[in-house]
Amino acid sequence: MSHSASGDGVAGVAALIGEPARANILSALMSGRALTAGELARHARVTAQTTSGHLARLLEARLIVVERQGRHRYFRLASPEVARAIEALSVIAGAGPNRTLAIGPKDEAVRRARTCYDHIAGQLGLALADSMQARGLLVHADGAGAITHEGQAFLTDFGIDMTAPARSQRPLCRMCLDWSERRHHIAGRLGAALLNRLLELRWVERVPDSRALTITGIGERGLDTRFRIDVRSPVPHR
Amino acid sequence: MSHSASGDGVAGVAALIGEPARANILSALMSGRALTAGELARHARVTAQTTSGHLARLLEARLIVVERQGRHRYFRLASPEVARAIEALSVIAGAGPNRTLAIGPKDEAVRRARTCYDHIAGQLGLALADSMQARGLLVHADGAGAITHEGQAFLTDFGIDMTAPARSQRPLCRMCLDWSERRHHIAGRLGAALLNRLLELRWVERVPDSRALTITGIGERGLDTRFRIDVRSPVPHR
DNA sequence: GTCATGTTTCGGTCGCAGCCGAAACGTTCC
DNA sequence: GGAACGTTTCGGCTGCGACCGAAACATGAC
Repeated sequence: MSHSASGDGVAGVAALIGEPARANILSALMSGRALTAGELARHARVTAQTTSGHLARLLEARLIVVERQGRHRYFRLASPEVARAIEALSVIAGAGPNRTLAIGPKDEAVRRARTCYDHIAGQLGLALADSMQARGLLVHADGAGAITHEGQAFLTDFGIDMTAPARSQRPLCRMCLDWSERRHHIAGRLGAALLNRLLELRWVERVPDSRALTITGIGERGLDTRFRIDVRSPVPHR
Repeated sequence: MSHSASGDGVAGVAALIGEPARANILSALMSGRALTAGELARHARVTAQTTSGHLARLLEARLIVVERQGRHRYFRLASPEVARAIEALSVIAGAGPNRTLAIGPKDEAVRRARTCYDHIAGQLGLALADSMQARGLLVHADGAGAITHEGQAFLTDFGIDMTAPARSQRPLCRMCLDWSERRHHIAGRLGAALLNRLLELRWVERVPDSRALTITGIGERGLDTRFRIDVRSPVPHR
């Protein structure tokens, strides 16, 4: 008679995510981009009417937000917290019985580098975390991390200002467990800033209709000189 | 046609959690204790038969594990990852429209100190994190944390050995977002060790049928002398 | 204005899954 | 042995909600 606070609300949110069509919608939005209702309908593999209903429910529960633009409506995840919950669910789902071998060549690009809401995941994400750790820019002890003074300097030089006062409540540097690699990569405000900067420099580019990121030629060279990351080498599997 | 990896598995797990009865079961198990099917039936407010079915499905999905003991079957959450996902969902659920005022005096104990799977949450959890931060035992920068050398020494002296090689993959020190306070407390192996030690010392005690923890007289004094935490003072709200 | 496109509302069908009663099964205690 | 208790299986009921077709409602292009 006291479990109202915990169980009830959780069930509602989870039930919302627990519908295949809605889960597909949310997964598509995990790319971090804002997508239209029509695009989401295609991702979810249901008709536009059905999608419309789902979107209405997701909006009411504040899992997503919308922005009108002409005759389109662009949907985004409402907050990093929502992305976190979905990622946490992915971790459990991925840990299932025989999931490890069930990946085709199609997903290879996704495993190499992809967006995780607003930061970089996949092998590139891990490599960035490992590299910064090895050079003393980041204290990344066992799934938790903090930026060192050297790290602050490095980032400023790289074009990322992390010294600005936190106007948002969001953690500066959080580590996010990767569903494909089962290790942590950089999330939080730093993770978002890194992704932005890499896109800005055109070191990586988004792949349409996918969470995947491609590493450009400039990116390969840049990652090598600035981060000592050799993109072509076999992936570190620790 | 490439979203099999993300959306599908997530939907299954979320649907499992998204049933009120099952959510209640999982919430009850968030206390970290192992409970019998009968107890869980009472928590979930459904009959034993119904509960049995739910437990079977949760077992098959590996969200929980079971241990026989005589004519009882004791259920536990399968892993910290499961607890994480549930906590992440709680955060979203709690952020809903007018949830902030919907708490009665009954929940006050739960807000003061409670278990969050296997570590301490609530105001006491925050106080511990803040205290260790202030004394330089923990680098707890914005939602991510690592133990300092001074921290290692302090913990050893306090009866917690964190220097042992990590036999499990589990993070040493992770920060967990609190659904009632919206700030981070200490989780990971350190969080679990702290809860264990405090129970061992009888500084805190479990409340039957609840996630709540009570702070004993010894505990009050101990927390004051060792951690500089004044349990009686108005809670720090930052 | 007309037409095309993106999105929502309405109405009705259908299937899944949660629920319980009854009964069977297994274990412990006396 | 029998009785009590905890748990599971079976069968049948019931209701919620996901889905689509059709049509209405917007917005923008011409």
